[in-house]
Amino acid sequence: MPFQPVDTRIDFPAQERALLAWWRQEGILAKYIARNADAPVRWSFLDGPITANNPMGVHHAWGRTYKDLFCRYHTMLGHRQRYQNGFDCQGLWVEVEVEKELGFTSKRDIERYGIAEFVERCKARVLHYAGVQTQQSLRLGYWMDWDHSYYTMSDENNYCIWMFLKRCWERGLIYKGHDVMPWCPRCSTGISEHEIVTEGYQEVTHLGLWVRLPLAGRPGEYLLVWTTTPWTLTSNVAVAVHPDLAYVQAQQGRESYYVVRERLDALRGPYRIVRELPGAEMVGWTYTGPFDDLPAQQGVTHRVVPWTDVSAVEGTGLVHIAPGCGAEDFALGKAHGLSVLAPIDEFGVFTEPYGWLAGRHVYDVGAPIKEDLERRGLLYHAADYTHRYPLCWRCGSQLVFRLVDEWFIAMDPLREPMMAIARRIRWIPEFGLERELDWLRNMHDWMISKKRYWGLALPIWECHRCGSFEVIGSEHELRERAVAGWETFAGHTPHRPWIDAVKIRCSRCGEVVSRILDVGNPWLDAGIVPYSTMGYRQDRERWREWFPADFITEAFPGQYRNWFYSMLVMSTVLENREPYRVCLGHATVRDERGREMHKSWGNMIEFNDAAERMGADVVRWLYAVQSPAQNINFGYGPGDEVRRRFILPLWNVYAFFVTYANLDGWTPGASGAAAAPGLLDRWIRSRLAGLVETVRDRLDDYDPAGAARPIERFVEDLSLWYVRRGRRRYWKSEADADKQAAYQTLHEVLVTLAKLLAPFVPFLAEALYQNLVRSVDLRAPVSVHLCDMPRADASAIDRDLEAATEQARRLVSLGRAARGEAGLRVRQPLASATMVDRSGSVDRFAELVEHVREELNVKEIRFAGSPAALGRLEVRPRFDLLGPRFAGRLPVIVGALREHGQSLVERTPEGEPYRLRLPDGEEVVLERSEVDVRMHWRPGLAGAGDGGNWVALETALSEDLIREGMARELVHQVQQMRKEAGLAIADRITLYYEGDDAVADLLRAHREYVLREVLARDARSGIPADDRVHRKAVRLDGREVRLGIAPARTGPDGRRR
RNA sequence: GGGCCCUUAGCUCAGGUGGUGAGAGCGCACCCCUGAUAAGGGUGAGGUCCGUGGUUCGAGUCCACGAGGGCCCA
Repeated sequence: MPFQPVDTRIDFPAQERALLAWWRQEGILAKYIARNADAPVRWSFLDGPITANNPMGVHHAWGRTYKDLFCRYHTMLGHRQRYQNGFDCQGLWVEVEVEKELGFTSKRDIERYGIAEFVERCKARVLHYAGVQTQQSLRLGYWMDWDHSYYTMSDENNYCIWMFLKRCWERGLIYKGHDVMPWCPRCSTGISEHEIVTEGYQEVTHLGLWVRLPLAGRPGEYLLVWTTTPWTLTSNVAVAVHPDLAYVQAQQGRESYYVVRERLDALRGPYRIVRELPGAEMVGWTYTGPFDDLPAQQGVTHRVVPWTDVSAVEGTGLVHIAPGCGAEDFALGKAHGLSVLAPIDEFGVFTEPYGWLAGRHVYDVGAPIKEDLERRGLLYHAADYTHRYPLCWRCGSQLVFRLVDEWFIAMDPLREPMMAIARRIRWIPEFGLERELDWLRNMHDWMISKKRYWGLALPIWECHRCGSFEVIGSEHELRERAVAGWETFAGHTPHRPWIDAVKIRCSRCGEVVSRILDVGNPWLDAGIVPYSTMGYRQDRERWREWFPADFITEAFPGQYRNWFYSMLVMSTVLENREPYRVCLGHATVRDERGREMHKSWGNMIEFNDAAERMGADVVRWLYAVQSPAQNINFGYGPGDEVRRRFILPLWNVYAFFVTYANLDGWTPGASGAAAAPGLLDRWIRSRLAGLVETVRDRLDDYDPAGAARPIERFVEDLSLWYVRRGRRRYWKSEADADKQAAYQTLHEVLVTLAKLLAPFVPFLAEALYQNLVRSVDLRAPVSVHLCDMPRADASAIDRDLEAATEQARRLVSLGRAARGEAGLRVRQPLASATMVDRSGSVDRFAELVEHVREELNVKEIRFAGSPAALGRLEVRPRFDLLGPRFAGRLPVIVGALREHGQSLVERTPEGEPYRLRLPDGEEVVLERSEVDVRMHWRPGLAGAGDGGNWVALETALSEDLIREGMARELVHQVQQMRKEAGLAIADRITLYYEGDDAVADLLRAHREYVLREVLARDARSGIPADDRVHRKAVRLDGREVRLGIAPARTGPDGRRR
């Protein structure tokens, strides 16, 4: 047998595992990497680093499917590539996981443990998961040069960022600023907004205070403010009002209070409204703060400022502002030049300038502050208040907002150049450009520092004597500048704590200075890779060869302001050029019902489970056919659908080919009869050539779905028409030119398909290729992944034939509809079918007509130019539409339609409205939508129609036709029995029967046919009592017939005839 | 508050540059075929293409406004 037999009950994941082993054993991946090493044309893919912190998830497989798909495609096009995967290594996420491993709850735990040991642990974790992800990627069939992945923690990556930061510093873009951020006093660390949003707010009860603030120069008048964070009152510097809201002054006894009118209910007890005024009128008023006697508050002027975000929904409509204690407050303070008071240290303890509060913890001052305000007559009212409040997602502590020193890159000078560069990039989906530009228009200065341990050591040395700072641009520069600590650092990676030992001399004042202790924002790590991984610092020529990248692809949620962005920033500063030419973004992975995937919801799918249960090819195909702009509903249900709808039909066609090729001993290229391609062959070759063209065109345009969907359609056509219609060509015993053409064509189609599919479903493609090509041709490339991408044979394209075939199939389905309508099953032959083919194309191909005839099981096909001969056409007015239009004249129109409808339909060209002449000579124009055309089939016909195509079947059955129908039924039943008896396809049988004369009759009339179809050597009346006889009672045309089959001796050629 | 995206059958979604009758898969109902067979196919029911205006000979498609949903940024 030339080909390995193919199991139609294949276990695809098992096959994938076997192929993985085979690829490894044969070193195919290395051959693939080396394939184009010397090719003149290069294609530069740049991998966005995957965070090497946990096993990879199914959502990572989406991007990786794209990455692999395009790399493989360009490999098959013969382009030289780098095949470099990247791992993202540094950052808080890794720290958090390591802290969990070690059971730490705060930064103090880390410092106690030792930063060096902690950092080593982080490195080790990253290396571990890089290994896990590498194995998982291989399981996905993702082919990269895995021995040469880049790591963002590498010295080169870090020093490259130093170079970038120094360039920024030289341009005056680096500065130290402040930020107010959510802070966990217990962990002593900032928590990003993102972390809060994803993990947690909870209902918390706080002490709410209404505080009255005496207005300057307005005795007895107070601003009334409300807060649920009493500790922030210590740092109050302003009160905000909405300039457009209506406020009132309300008198209570000798005092009067200002509140927004809608919140008069904040007042306790009776009041009298003195006057009403817009908030704008209050702007600029000054007042005595709640804690003006604290040292920190000395010299601060408290005033009323406008703020359009003030709401009248809760509180008093007057908002207490402490820029050192809240993010919005800080922003507002910046806008109005307010003082910024920072009351607490990193542990949440009040600092020295806060007098009696100094040394107390922020969690413990609520009650004392209330009492103090009460004593000083500033407390108006107090009541508990329950609201949703952010908690630390690691330890559950309540977060506070805290002012911190941070380092920034000024973005204003870069905004315009970056926008110009963004416009030079092709964004897919196209809205990517708008999103990126929107972000660039609104971006703030980039905060690059983080007060942590495991990350880029920011190369900033700050002098505490003269206040200046310097940025070091490389390891060599640092070595030259080092005045102490070099020996401690030498031999280590440029990370904390080792780098912290190195001191330099302040070039302004000569002081020995240390590096700031902050680490860098991880997007610096990823943003530099177009430089660090392509040899920018070592070999500018090599770098120019690969830069800019031709292609990047990542999930877009977030990346417009993260990776896509950070690369733009860094490339704008370094070279003022686009770092990538095409950016393909894809959306988010949901579960199969469209819900977000969450571990806690139990709808998360682990990558390894997906690969083992549905198979990597199915995972990849699901992603490949998906529109990248749209969230994907991923799951085992959709996976099963892909298997059933696409993979299995393809596999079955392949199995069909192998089964019969083996029976015939057919091999490609072997001498035999000259092939005589028939209509089906020409048709499928035309379709194939078109497919190759489409796939190449779509992949050249970075449109995977646009390539994959036509492949699905092609496989459907191949299975449902080419093979279905051509089956008998393979069954027949003559090894003639037609059969030769059938094998040749199907083989070529499958081999071409395997190559086209190789970038999409590398396992399936390899399985097909190995058996269809390598098993018979050892000179062929050893793997499908070392083959060239097929080229379209333009000469094979025959649009007329494709259109006619499509039309023929439409007529077939009309005929089937007609059979269904008339209750005539396809097994019953009919005398004739008459069709009106709107396109007129089908009967130009006699062979096509023959296919239609066989599909419909009729003796004769006739074409008619008009449906008129098939029955009476009735044009029925749509009363619902014509009624409103013609009202009273409708009866006249209906009458005219009844009379002239038939001729009207016959003479009106397709697509044109009906022009109906009324008895009074007037002509009315009826839209086609305004009438329904119904056929009243001539007696003896059953038919169906559709937009100008009509198919009518002759329903009368002659004795001969009935007998023939029974013969086909008999064949069908015997085939069932063959299967039940477990016979092989080519096994011969003897057929036995018992029943009335009708059976004997039909066996007389159709003996040859029946015997041939069921591979029977003989048909005998009477069923012997023998164990080897498989027996069954069936009904033929209402008559009971008993059948038996028994194996006959195998024929000399062992094949079906 | 700003930007972007989405809204087509019960569900999930296709529908480049506007062009006859609006599609697929799943689900449902009925039926058929079958040595590719633990599959497959057909037919049918089911649509105000979110709404309102506009441009046009012609709009699911373009424009404006509005409604609902989502993402991002404030």
